[in-house]
Amino acid sequence: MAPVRRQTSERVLDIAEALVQTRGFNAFSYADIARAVGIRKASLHHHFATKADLGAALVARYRAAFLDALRSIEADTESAPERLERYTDLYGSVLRKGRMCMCGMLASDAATLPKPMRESIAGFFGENEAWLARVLAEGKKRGQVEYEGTPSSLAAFFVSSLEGAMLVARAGGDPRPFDDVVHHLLGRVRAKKAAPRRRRQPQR
Amino acid sequence: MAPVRRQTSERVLDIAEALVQTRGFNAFSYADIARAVGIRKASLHHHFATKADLGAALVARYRAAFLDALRSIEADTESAPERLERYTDLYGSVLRKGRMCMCGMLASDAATLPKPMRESIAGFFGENEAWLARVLAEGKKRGQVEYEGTPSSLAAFFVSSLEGAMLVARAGGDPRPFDDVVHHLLGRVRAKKAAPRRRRQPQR
DNA sequence: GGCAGCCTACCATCTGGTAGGTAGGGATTG
DNA sequence: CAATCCCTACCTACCAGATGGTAGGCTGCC
Repeated sequence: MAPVRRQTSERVLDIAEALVQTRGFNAFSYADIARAVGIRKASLHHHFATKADLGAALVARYRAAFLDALRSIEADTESAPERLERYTDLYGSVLRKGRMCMCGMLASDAATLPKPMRESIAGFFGENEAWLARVLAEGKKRGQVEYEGTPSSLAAFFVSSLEGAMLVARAGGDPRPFDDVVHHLLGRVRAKKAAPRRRRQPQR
Repeated sequence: MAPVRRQTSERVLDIAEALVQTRGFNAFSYADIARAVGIRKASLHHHFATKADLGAALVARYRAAFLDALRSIEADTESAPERLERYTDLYGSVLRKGRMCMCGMLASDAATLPKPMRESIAGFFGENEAWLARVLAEGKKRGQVEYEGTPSSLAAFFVSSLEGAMLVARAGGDPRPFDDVVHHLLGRVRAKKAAPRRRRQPQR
């Protein structure tokens, strides 16, 4: 039969990704995935020989998808504030699905993961910070945003705060605090001289 | 008679705490603890009947110790900026031990934990935010700190950013980015009119 | 004598992983 | 054209080791 339905290995990755994002790498098993996909455990090993292989594929795909999303943001708008807001939306939409950023989740499991995975996770954060740093530097040059300190340290600040906000918001079971953090973060770089975007957000 | 050696159950908690902070709740076993303490696995169940019980005791002790530390900070200084810096030091010293905040780590495992633990973890974050909010409100009243937005939303921002900074710093294996985040965070509330505080400013 | 604190021995269940086999489709070859 | 071959994708059956947890017994102190 022609491959009418999604490639099995893609479905495996989809399910594994959801499991990592909600439970963590050490809190799901091949049996869990097999059940969800509808094949036997042994067949999983045909697609991903070991759990480490599965993990590596998972991170690689996630990184690529994230980079795509970043490119798409840059293509859509040249406004730094808008780019930053779109960036925070990336995190927000994950949180609204009841999930944690996959690499944030894996970061907490890092000590138990094989080295290739750890390096790829660090790579994810590096890419994110590099992208943000570029957006921040460009935005400053154009007078779209204002801030003190280096673009790269502020970029790291963004990533850390967003990851932490997801973590804490999930622990409380309430996504609203996340939006507060986003608000503080974006307010931090808003150019004051520009149009009077007074936008005093309702403080709930 | 003074107990010559630490109570076994305290040693168990110490070791379990370190394991949670470095590996997560699902990545260590009773066997790991037993080996480290030097007793048999079955004896552990004498102190903590189930792993859930151990987890609950762990969080309870951690919360209490943290509250003690906060009280101690308030007793030591009345300066809001100093209090905030001392607060960030609490996190920094954990990170320098190669550990993650225990409740941050547990937050990522939350979906797999028994409800009492989850609630206690949320309680930890609530207490932290409440303390910070109080310090921030008081500090503003005294003109020691300046900021926009409500104290409680800024408090949540502090907690989120610090937790995230630990998470990301640990993933990269380098604690320096954490200090950057602390710097940004403290800079955000520094009163501009007040005397020039000579804090470290190297931007690495 | 009771009990805290420890022990040995054992349990069912789950873990990631392996061995070896079957079904079917597409290409290669006589 | 058909027979063969190979490969992908799946299967059943199994494995050793780890998991959290239990049953029941010993010892030494108040």
